[in-house]
Formats: sequence, structure tokens, C-alpha cells
Amino acid sequence: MPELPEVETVMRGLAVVLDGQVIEHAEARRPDLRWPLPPRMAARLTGQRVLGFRRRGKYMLMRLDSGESLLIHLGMSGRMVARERHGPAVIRLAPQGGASDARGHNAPPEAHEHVVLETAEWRVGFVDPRRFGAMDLVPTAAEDAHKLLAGLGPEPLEDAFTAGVLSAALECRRTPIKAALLDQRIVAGLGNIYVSEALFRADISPRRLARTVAGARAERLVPAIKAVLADSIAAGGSSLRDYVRADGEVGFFQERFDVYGREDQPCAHCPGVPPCQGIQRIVQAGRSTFYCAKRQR
DNA sequence: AAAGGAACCTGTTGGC
DNA sequence: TGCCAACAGGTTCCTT
Repeated sequence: MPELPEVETVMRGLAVVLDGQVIEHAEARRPDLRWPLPPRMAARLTGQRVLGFRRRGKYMLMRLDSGESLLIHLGMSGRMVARERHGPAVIRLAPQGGASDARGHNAPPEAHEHVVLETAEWRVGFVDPRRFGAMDLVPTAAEDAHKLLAGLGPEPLEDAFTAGVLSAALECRRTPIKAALLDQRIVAGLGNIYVSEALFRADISPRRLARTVAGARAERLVPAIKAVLADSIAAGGSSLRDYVRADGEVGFFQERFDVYGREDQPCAHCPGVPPCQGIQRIVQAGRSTFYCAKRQR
């Protein structure tokens, strides 16, 4: 569910609540997420001060003063819910929000809340119905050597991610560009939504062979990827600013997609111009892709 | 080695 | 209204 922009926004929300605070109490209520939680995780978190956060692809890393970092992946359905322990505020760091009738310290416990972290002021729960999410502890000095991070491709928002870098990575791939961009080894952080969105912005067909995305096409695609991610983070970030509302719900990119989930709707690039067929939905590698067949080549 | 599909789980949605 | 199938934003693992 959460792709790079959602993970970035969730992480910034966690930082607001946890940065600099001491985890007074930690609890692993259900130890079997995607993989078993690391040994004694709750004990290794308890008493630690949170020194800072960082994101790598769709992974969040929370630095502790013990010299370890908590690695968090939200999987498909993972979200974080922060409640003020002695007040009404609730921050739901959830990509699609959902019902928001929670009432703070008197609210019923969230279902599927597998891990809980408590500071003096906040109770932060990791909620993940499908349990595709994961947590692990890793030495801070060797974060990037972690098995789940070691193979990741470049960060798309960093300057080092250029058209040259991308086309070099795509060169030997005999697969549609859609599938290649979902591969976290090519570029880290894109998922099913933003791949469709970026290809639309770059006028590139999702069916095009990856290795033919070079030259001018790669020069269009890289800025398109950066722009759609940045726009989405800006949308989430702006809603994060007023999180203090008692029923605080962090908004995300939501209804602002150009193509994702818009089958049969007009294409924003060629509205009403025949023979544009509007947005089509196709299935690639078992997953939905949305695009405009006229515009994207 | 790379590509495609199944598998992991649970919740929601849409059709009949 | 009820039931069931299809589908969901991710990733790994197992075959070809």
C-alpha cells in the first residue's frame, strides 16, 4: 500500500511524535509479521532515546542511542497510529485514512495492533491487518548492509538518480518498463501507483520494453518520477502540518492521480480529443496498470 | 540469470 | 440483505 511518498510522510509524522523522546515501554503483541520479530525486540527498545529517522526506499529507520536502529516496513496494509496518552489527540498515519472516530485515550484498542511504543506523552501503535509488514533491529553503523536494504537501487529523489543511471540499469532488462520500475533493485521506492503515474507524465507506454527506455525517453522519465514523488510528498506533508487536531488524520495524495484507478475516465493530456480512448486498465505481471494508449508510446 | 506466477494474509467492494 | 469472488498500494520464493 504505502509507496515512497507515503512512507516519507509516515516517517515525518513519527518524527514529530518520537524524535528526542525516550521509549518508556515497548510491547510486541504479535511476534509473527512477515518474518518473526527480532529476539527480545521489546526489551531492546525499552529505555532507548530516539535520535532520529531516515528513509531508504520504502523502509524507515529509527535510530536509537543504544547504537541500534529499528527498521520498519509497512508492507501492504501497515500504518502507524499515535494517541496522546493523557489527551484527546490521535494521529493516524495511514495512506488511506479510513474511519476516524477515535477518541484518544478512551478509544477502544485498534485491531491488528502488533507493536506498541510508548513515550511519556504518546502511545504509537503499528497496525497491519495483512501482516506483510516487517520490523528488525540493525546496528546503526551498518544500516545499509542489512539484507533488506543491501540490494536496493538508487533513491529516486537524490541527484545521483539520473537518466544515465536509469537507462544503464534498464539496458539488459527484457521486460516491460512497468515491471522494471517496480523492481526495487532498479530504483527504490516506486510501487504500483507511482509507476503508472510517472509513465503517464513521461508519455511512455507501460508495455514498452525496458531496454528501449533510453536517451530522450529516459530524460523525460527521470524528472517525471522525481516530480510525481515530490508532488505527493508535498500533499502529505501539507496535511501533516495541522496534525494536532483532536481527530487528526494525515491526508495523502488521494484523488489526485492522473491515471491510477481511473479506468474509462478521460485522459488529462488529451481531453475529449478523438481518438483518445481515455484511461485503460491492463494487467501486467498480475497487477493493474493504468495508461492512455494514445498519448503514451 | 532473468521473467512470470504463486504465495504470504486479511479486509473491502461489487455483482448476482 | 447475504454470499462469494475478485481485488488491494509489497515482497519473496519457486519454477521455467
